[in-house]
Amino acid sequence: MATATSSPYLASSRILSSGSVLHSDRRGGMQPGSTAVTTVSSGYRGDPPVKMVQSDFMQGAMVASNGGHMLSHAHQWVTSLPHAAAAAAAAAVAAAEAGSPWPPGSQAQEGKRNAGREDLHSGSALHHRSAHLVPHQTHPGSWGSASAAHISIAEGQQQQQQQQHQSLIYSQPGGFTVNGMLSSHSGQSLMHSGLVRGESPELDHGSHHHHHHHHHNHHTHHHQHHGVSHEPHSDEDTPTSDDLEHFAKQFKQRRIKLGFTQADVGLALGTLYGNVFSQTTICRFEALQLSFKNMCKLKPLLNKWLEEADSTTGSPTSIDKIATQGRKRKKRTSIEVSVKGALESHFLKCPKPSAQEINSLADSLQLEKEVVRVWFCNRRQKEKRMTPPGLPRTPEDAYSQVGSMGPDTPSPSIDCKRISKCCRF
DNA sequence: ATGCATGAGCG
DNA sequence: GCTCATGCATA
Repeated sequence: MATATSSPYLASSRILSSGSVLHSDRRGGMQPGSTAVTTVSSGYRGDPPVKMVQSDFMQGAMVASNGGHMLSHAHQWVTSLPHAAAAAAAAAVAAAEAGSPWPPGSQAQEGKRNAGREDLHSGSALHHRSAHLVPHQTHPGSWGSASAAHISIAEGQQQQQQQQHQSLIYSQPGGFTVNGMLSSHSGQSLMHSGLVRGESPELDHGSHHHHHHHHHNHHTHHHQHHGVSHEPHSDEDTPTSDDLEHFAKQFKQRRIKLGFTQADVGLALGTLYGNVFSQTTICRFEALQLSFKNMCKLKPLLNKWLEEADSTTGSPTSIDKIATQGRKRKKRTSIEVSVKGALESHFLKCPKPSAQEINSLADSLQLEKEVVRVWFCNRRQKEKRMTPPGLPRTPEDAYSQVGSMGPDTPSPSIDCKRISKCCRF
């Protein structure tokens, strides 16, 4: 009510900040240990009220009860730079295939020895340039690579992949020099590539566990008939998951060797092809945490970048950063561990709670409904990435990122399909 | 490297 | 509403 829930953020240019700068950020007056962490919620979209605190669902009740006031401050999702204008406008992307999301059966884990930071040898210098390029094309459809065992699980009912046709239209702007990075036009160039940050040049690992148990299932359909209009040369076919995996690894290695950060690459891609990507995306690509389709889409771009970068070895490479557009986002809500645990539990019981369930849950946890909804959405996505369709979910299977995630093991899971109302407490 | 978030496009 | 692709903000 009231409140204009709709006025999200237009952003664009607002510098003013008048008013309110207020307190630092979250938790201003709560006692430590208290449970809440949610940050301010002003009203961005649908829930204006302040929500705060709470510990587990049910909460003890007394704990919270602040009434709601805490930090008030109005809205402020951090504004970023006002100017910037339009950077990358394109963004359209529409893919077209739609065939199969991840290959059924996938599990790229087989080859994932150590994911995360994989090994990168440190220091080795044998990278040959040009070793990439269309290895061979197999049909897309298998992240898991070729092994094919076929264990269908079936009930997964994954029919997702509906749309996502976002395209692969990476057309080239037709103007930039070829190297997005070394173009050094004149204006800006912050070179910071090189030593800015090392990803992890060290090698460590020595431990990796890979178990193989692949399951594979049916493959989906995906036909790529080209012949449409162009498809000029060869190249670009749909890679197999194995290819992708390999490519990703190599990509990372070379990228690091060349001294580029993931962010650098993302920007360079924008300069080169008009599609800018963030560090996050590059990171996910390297870690194979994207959908099969998405991986396929990005591979060619990264491949090109690699070629370029590789040929310009030794150059200063400077890329500039384009100012980020100013968009206000709701501040990231930090969900407390206990609350997270509660959400997890529910997720295991029912990955797709109905709206009503979400509501109750939100209420119990004292979180905004949106937050809960989004949490589930993200959780499902994550689950999907980690356990491709149909996998009987082997917890350990998911790649373990050395040292990074820990408390996560998705437990096996039971799925309660059927939304309707499953269990409630 | 990841968690939470936004948004497009399809029901 | 969901899924999917992406990314800002963070840990």
